[in-house]
Amino acid sequence: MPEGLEAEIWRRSIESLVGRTITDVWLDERVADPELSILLPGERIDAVERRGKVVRLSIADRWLGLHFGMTGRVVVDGASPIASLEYASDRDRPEWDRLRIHTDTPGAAAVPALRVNDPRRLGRSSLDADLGHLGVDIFEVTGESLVGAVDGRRTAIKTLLLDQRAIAGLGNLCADEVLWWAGIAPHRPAREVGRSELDALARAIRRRLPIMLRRGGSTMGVLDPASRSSETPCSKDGAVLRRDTIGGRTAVWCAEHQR
DNA sequence: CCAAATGTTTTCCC
DNA sequence: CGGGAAAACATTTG
Repeated sequence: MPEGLEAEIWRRSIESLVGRTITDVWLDERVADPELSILLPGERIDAVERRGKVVRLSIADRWLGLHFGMTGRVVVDGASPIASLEYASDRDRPEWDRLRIHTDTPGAAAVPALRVNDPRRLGRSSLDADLGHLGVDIFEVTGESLVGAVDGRRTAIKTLLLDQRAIAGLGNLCADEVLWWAGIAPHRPAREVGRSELDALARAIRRRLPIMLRRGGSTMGVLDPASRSSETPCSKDGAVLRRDTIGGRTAVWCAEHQR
């Protein structure tokens, strides 16, 4: 589920916790830094920000970083900012909780202010993680920055888009989506994608991501999960969408208008 | 039973 | 060093 768009939705939701004081912390030591349970209680949540797919909370001049892997999700004050679109009811079993933070919320002490729920345990909750390797954020991409990200790389353009050091926040769904809008085939070597095409790609990122964000996240594009999982005609030209493995991930694309 | 799944990270190889 | 493929992580879903 979580790409940069989901992280942004959760960041906005977690923002409602700013100013509260943490009263209690429970965590799964396998995927959350045990130091958190010593450090956080008694401290105030000062700010929340997002970098690529990472959401981080400023607490006592330290950073609590949340990375969600493939199946992590966030519940704030008992409510899911992202309604479960793909999966049914039991996507939120308590035994999948990896981090629970209680705050001094008046009248709602029983419900954790923040829960990270992650069945597959591929996400991590960490302290002061170094995010220096991250490339330009998805909401700040320009044609110029894509030229810098490509930097002569031979790897497939889609693989480059998924490389968080090049662009921070794109995941498998959004990468396919923006390539579809820009009319660029995913397997093309990055260095062979021309400047005008990179500009088109930057435009697709700038225009489409805010729309998908407003609609609810990375599953709300033209290449939604339904059209990814079956033989679906391209909504632009009717050609049957192709599914290929590129860089170890499934790429869905239209060989008719993506060249 | 088998394959695939929205994400990294590491390892091995050319 | 660049890059690619594959495996590992862990669990659910179709």
